[in-house]
Amino acid sequence: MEWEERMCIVSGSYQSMDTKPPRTTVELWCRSQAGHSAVLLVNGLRPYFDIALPGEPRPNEIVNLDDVLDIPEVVDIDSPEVKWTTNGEKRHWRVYANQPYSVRKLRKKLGDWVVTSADIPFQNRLMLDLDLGPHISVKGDVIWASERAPEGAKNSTTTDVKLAESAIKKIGGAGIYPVDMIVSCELDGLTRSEPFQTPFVTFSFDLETSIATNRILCAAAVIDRAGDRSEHRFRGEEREIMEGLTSLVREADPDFITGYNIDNFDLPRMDERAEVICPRPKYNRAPLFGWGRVPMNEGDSKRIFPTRQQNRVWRIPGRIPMDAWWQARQTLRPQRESLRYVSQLLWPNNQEMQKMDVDASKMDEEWAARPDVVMEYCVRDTHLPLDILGHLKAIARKEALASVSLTAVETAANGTTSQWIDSLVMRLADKDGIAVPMTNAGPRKRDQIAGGYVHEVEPGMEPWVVVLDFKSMYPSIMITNNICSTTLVRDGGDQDPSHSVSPTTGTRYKSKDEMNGLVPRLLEDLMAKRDLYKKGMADAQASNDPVEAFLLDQLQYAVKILMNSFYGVFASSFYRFTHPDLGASITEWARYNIKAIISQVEEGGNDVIYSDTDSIFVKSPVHEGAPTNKPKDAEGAVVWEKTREETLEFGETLAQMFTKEGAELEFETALSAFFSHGAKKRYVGRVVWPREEMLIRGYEVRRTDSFDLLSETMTEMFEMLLDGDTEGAVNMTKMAVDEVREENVDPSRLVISRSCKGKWDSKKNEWDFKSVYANPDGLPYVRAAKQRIEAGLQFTPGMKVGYIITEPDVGEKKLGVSAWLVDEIGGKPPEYDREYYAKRLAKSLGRITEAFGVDEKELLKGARPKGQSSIFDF
DNA sequence: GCCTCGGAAGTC
DNA sequence: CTGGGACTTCCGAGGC
Repeated sequence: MEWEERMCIVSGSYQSMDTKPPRTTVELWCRSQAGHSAVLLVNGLRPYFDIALPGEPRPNEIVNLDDVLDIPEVVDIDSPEVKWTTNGEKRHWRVYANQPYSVRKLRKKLGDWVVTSADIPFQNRLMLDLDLGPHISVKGDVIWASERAPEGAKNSTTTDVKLAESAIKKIGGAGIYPVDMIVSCELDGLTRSEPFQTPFVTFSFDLETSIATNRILCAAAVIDRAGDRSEHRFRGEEREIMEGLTSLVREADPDFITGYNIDNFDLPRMDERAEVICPRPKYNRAPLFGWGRVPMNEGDSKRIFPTRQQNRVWRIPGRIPMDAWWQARQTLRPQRESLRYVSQLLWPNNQEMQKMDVDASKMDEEWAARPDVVMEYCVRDTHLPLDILGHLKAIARKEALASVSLTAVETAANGTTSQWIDSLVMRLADKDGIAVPMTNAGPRKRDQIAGGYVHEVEPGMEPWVVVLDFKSMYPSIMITNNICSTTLVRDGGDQDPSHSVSPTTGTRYKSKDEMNGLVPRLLEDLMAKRDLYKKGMADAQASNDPVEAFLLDQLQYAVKILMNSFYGVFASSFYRFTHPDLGASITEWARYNIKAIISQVEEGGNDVIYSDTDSIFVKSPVHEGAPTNKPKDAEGAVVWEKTREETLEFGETLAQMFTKEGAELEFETALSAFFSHGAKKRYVGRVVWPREEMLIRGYEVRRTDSFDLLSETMTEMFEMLLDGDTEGAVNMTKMAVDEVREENVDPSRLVISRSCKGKWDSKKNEWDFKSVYANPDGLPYVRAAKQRIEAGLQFTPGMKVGYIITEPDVGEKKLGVSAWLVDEIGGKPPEYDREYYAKRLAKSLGRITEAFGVDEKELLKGARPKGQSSIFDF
């Protein structure tokens, strides 16, 4: 049954058939634009890599390849093609291997040869060679169609399972995959298509487990099928619960698997319990935890189970695990990370979502006393991860990133920056005849690269300031100076005057005419693409097409993310197309450019008050006596508006003056007032253009290890300072000191939170902090983590742990620490150490007030003389 | 009580 | 298997 449809590649793998000749079938798990799931079994691609003679080019040497051909895993060798290498242009022979898994072995057997293009996963090879992105048009034959398959695909497709199975195995598939349809394709049946938004299916689940025995007490799952949700509850014998979850996964066939903290809790627990219930043989655990998108009866049991390499992300063949905790942490940077806290942060007005009616630290008792309540609590906690992913647009963003980097969605979601960049760089390298070296496996240590330039900042207030910054600074530098491993003039290279020479170390790069670098070309492309997407978004908004506008916004954002990843990969020591000089050159030029602009601005008679890497803050030359806050009277308002206009004009002028080809300086914001206490990376400003808001950088307000009272007081202080009310700011702060001293502060506003590492010691069956920290008990957050664990709550390495500082025990020098568990199990909050918090407030805020002569000690005195009670106390 | 140092976390 | 550097703050320990 011939079939044609647009699909999105979720992930890929391959199957080997050791026939004669050997065959390899690529499996692509897809979701179609119409919402069906499919496995494409693609035939026709053979595994290969390239080999060349070591050292300098020897174009005339006669090469005997018999030894290579004699290796049993080698199937064939092509006639040579000339490819560019760092040693010059050399002949490369394409060697075909019997199977992809032989390539590693062959690399070793080919000791003296230089082996290239030899560490590329076979499914990626397919995407590279056919120039596919995640969104493809598919033409093929439907071999198997399940109930949910589109009607058209079911016609004249066999319903005989045995018949279908043998047909699938014949073309290299593993059997009946748990998908809507199985499609057989040839290479010419796949072409790249325009990006679209795929109606993915997501499975969210949550386990409630016994603290005493680790046994699973109950579980819940919610399936989200393009917005339609269905709930599923599981209770009873542990085995039944796990079987229920597993058959639901296989029946609903989701692309994404989510939940809150599934990476570190639910998935490992499923794994562990499956082993307890069914120690051996491992394959018998498939009905319990066989979540892989592969046939249940698949002979090799490896693929059917979710797996995790040491401390890495989980892999579930054909599906994408996506932990809502991790997504929330990365995009929101919440001060605390419990599900309760995060949902409160996102939906402060929705009481239903935050209702906490179960004490998770006493799960066994709760389960015994009121299982129905626990069950509903569990169900709610499977909805929330879906709500969180939806709110963060996490899935749409991964899909957009996949579309821009031309990878499967799984690579965008769970891969590394180097994999995204590989996908683009290798396509271009293959097209241009550039050999693709292996990823560097060598030592990681290397001399550090000097970073960006940070300008000294004077303490105090500065009225009317414009902020300008370079648009995509590092990518622009790479483009303008043609920085690339293919253009780098290596030792002993000639000194052509056309070369681009880095300002301090004198690293040379070939001119664009001589060789247009791979990476600069890619970046140029991406920049143009981003502008196009941005324009398309504006057009879509204008023509009232929010769906298209959303897609284009995701795409332009993905391009930004991708472009910014380039520098990091090229400054690293492991990437295949890198050299230590590349990263150093980029920052060198950056420092040179920004310093040059600073001195030119200053020569022009204007003051540069601050600068960090790609931005400069310049004092606006407004007229004498210009107001720094918006006057209330009409006359004052006119003056204010005039000052603002002057400043905007100044910003525009500067931007134009210093923008040149390949280095666009953008006028970013105008401030009516700027304040810093004199430390780099710490400042606050009142933005008057393009929006009106307060801009705070670096200060405690922005830090997740601050506490609410400090953040709030500091924000209020900044508001007053920027209004010019220094006296009011000091008084307000002193009052805050009084309040904390008199114990009038809600302890939830004093929670300090820091992330804590740790290792699970499976021998001792306990958490180990000693191997991670030299003196774990000296660190408050480790002590808090221990209390948390003691209380029966979850702990996962790297999680943020909240705590309150309490008065130290008698004779104890160390700070008293009490873990903050109120979010999770309720109960009475601990009593805080009043002097500690008063001191910390005074210290942090005193650093700021010191800029106008009021120090920490002064703040610590408070507003009222000691002994006098609060105004609320009669 | 003051100072310095190292370890650690966080931000830009 | 794997982005980087500069800079700031906080805490605890140890010396005087």
